[in-house]
Amino acid sequence: MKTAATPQKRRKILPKAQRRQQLIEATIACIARYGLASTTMHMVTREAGLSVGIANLHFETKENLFRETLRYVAEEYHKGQIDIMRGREADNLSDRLTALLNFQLGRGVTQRQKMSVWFAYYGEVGARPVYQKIVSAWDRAAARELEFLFASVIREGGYTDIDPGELAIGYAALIDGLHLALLVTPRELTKQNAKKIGRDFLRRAFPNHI
Amino acid sequence: MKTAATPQKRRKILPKAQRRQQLIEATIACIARYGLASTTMHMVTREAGLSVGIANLHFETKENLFRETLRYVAEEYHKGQIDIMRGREADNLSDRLTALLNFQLGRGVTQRQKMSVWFAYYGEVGARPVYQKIVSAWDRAAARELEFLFASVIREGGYTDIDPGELAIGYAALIDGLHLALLVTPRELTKQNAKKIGRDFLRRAFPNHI
DNA sequence: ACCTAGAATGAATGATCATTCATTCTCACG
DNA sequence: CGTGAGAATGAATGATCATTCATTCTAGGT
Repeated sequence: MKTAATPQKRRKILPKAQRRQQLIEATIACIARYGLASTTMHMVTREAGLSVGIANLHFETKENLFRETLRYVAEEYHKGQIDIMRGREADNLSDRLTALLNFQLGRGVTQRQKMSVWFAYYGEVGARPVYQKIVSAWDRAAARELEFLFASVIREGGYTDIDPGELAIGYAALIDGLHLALLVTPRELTKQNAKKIGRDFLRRAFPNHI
Repeated sequence: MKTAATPQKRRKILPKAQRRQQLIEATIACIARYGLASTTMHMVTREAGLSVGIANLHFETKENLFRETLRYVAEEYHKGQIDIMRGREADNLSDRLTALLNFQLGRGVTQRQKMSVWFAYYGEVGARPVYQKIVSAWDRAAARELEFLFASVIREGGYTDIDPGELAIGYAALIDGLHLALLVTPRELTKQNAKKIGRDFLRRAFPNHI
């Protein structure tokens, strides 16, 4: 006899790529909710509405799944940044700076979920060389692009005494720090305020542009 | 028959407080080396040169030990900062700013080990309310002190158009971000450079002081 | 020198979890 | 329609780990 309430979930077959994506998203949700340390394969597969074995089928090991999840999150964030900095949309440098700030502290990126995941991995970077490699590769790429953008701004504005590379590291650090503050002490800092702080940083460096 | 090489480690009895400290330090070392996720009680007690049961004797549970370790690290960092900002040593405001920066990016604090631990916990903050409480309590205390210091500098320098609270959040975020960069991409950033970047931030805000 | 409170030990226990794989089920293709 | 390639399942397995506690040992008090 079947229990009436059970809604008979029919087994669905989907292409590999789609399942992988689904599992990565479930992993993000679990890490945000339970932390990197206590996220289990059962949690991830339950979150995805699938069976335990599926994870092994598509990712071999937990380690692989976690690594691919980091790759996904890192790529999403840094690619978004880089696209804006290359400036297909805004030719105007001031607008490009503003767009970058809006992206970095805007809806998509600073969702608590994403931030949690981001810093969960940062926390393990000291212990796992693989994570370090993934993150630092993207970091370097974004840093180079930012330095290039700042160099253009410096040239256009005729600013003296500013090293674009150093300013880029400083700005990137500020944004990371603001993300951290939004995560750890959300009561003390709104996204609006974080944006204003980022904008003030840029204004002090590039007063003619912001 | 005894193996000749075994050096007969004699059991030593010490006061509770001392053993607790010893275990906390071993925990720091293990978290830095292996990460928060994969640090086990066996690792910690072996690192301390003691038996497994000792951890239960002094801390009841692993959770307790980890919580106390976070308390210790957070206190060490924030108390150091606050002491400098209150300025028992330097009455001069410029010197106090410089001393603060030197402390924040100096030997003690930015040792890889300590940074690793710091961010390992940050990574779990999203999932563990207890960690969030510990960290955010200290963060708030330090933020208030920094705001007060900046307000004094603003008054003394006659700077206009600067909100000390916002600048304090920005500066704290910058320092956190620099720590992160030192941890994740040490190749791209020396401590010297990080200090210069912090100093430039202060100089742009307080040109008459730095 | 002896005694004992309680500090320290570590083998044993039970819980949790990643991973496996025999079996079931789907659907694209003939 | 049938069929088989391979996608999906989940009970079973074995490994790892936190925690327990009966026992051993130490050192300060007498």
